[in-house]
Amino acid sequence: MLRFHNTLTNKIEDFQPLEDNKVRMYICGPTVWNFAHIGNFRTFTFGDILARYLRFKGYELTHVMNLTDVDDRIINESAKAGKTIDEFVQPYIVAFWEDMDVLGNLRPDIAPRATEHIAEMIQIISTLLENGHAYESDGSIYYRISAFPEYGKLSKIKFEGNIVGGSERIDTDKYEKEDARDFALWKLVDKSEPTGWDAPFGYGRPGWHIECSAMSMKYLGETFDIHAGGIDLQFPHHENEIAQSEGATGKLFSKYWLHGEFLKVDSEKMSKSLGNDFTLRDIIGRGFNPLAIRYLLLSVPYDKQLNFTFENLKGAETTIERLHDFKKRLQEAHLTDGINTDLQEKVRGFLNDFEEAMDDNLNTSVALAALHNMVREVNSALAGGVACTEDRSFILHVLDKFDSVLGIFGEEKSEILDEEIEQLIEERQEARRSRNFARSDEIRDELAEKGIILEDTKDGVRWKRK
RNA sequence: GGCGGCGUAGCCAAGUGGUAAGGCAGAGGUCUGCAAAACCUUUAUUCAUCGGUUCGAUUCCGAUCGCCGCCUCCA
Repeated sequence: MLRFHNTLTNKIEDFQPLEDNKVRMYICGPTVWNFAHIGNFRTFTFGDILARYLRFKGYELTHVMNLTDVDDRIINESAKAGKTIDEFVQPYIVAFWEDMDVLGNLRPDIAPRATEHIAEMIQIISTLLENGHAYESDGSIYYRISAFPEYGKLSKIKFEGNIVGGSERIDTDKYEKEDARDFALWKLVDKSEPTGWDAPFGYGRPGWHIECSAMSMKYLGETFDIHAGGIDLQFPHHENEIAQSEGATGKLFSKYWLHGEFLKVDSEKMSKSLGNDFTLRDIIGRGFNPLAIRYLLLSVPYDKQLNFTFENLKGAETTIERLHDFKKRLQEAHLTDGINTDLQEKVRGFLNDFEEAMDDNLNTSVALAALHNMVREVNSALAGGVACTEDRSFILHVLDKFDSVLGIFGEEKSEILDEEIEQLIEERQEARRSRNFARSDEIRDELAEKGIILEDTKDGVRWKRK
């Protein structure tokens, strides 16, 4: 039984979709004002694992992830660059999907952009104005938190303590609001400014939170199953989404809320000032295998902080190599016909362990341990010559099951050998047969310099690109 | 000031009221012409510290120290 840590109730709950076998899920996507960094991708990789596992469990999933393509930063930066926001944002959207592909994150079914859903936002704001959950002040529209008694149910924030302790941070004079906590739904903008939309309540642009209410409900309905995102979005973003959506519909917004924890770098918070806010591109530029990055991101459960270090990334790279070697070895092994039921039983057990771990709030640490246990067991059987042809197809099938969730094995690489390399390997074999080891080692070194690693096995010479 | 999380071997970490998964690194061995890969063995009497509850605690409670986060843009 699949269980999630629901941050709405702060409990581990059995997962029960609202409707039969269908699951409707919304994940807060990136603000496309820059290249996304490794911390962003931890959250998006968590979202991907969640989506993949729901499908593994046989659910019919609709997965929506938005792109925030309008906010203060984007407006300012695009103005600075002398571009429209659309021109400014476009390259970052392209880069984002490239990065997602490289990391092995599957595309969501629907990836709506905020600027293409202004009409839906205006609709919700109008409803909120009509039913008293919003008010106009100085031309802008604000959400009236006092009209939504459940405000705070997601983040469990007690405002009494905050307003006393944090009062210095809330500049109450800056806005004409009824209550310092009230937030903007629609910001009045001067007609002369390029970024704005006409609305019944005036030319302006949407507040940050309304876009997610509008896009999630448009594609998933007024009530849906799962809403996920980074922990830092819990307050105020998600709290405000609930207020807007439930204030407008009077219905439960999302049944389950899942929040991904932060990624730290060298045990410190990621930040511009520390210079440790690496983009995916930075890390790949240092020569690291993207799948090793993915492995590292999965090595700690999503709801725990993860400490990113280059030392561990190197370790992850070794691990990924071992896993890829394993698959190749299994595919290429010379096996005898037949079946080893004992081995298959064990492999089935590891798949069970894997599923149990994932059922437990997506415990990827334990799930990966199951994979490693299987690899060791099968490697051992291979080395001992007790694996048979029927076992191979079964194990490869199980491996595919694992990887349909983990996505760490990547695409099959084409195995086209240069004529020259092929000839060198043959020449080396010739030298070895005549016990001319000086020459054979020379060839091995030569190939190593070209990034070709040779391994002599009982089934012949294996090679791989480094 | 309010609220929450974490502290487990050299490193990253899982985990449970009954005696510590997995990965990386290290050591020894098997295999090999030598390697590499793989396999086997090995690496925490101990889970920040100090108290308490318990037949028994790393796991529950309290205190202390340290780290991180939210309350403000942020995945």
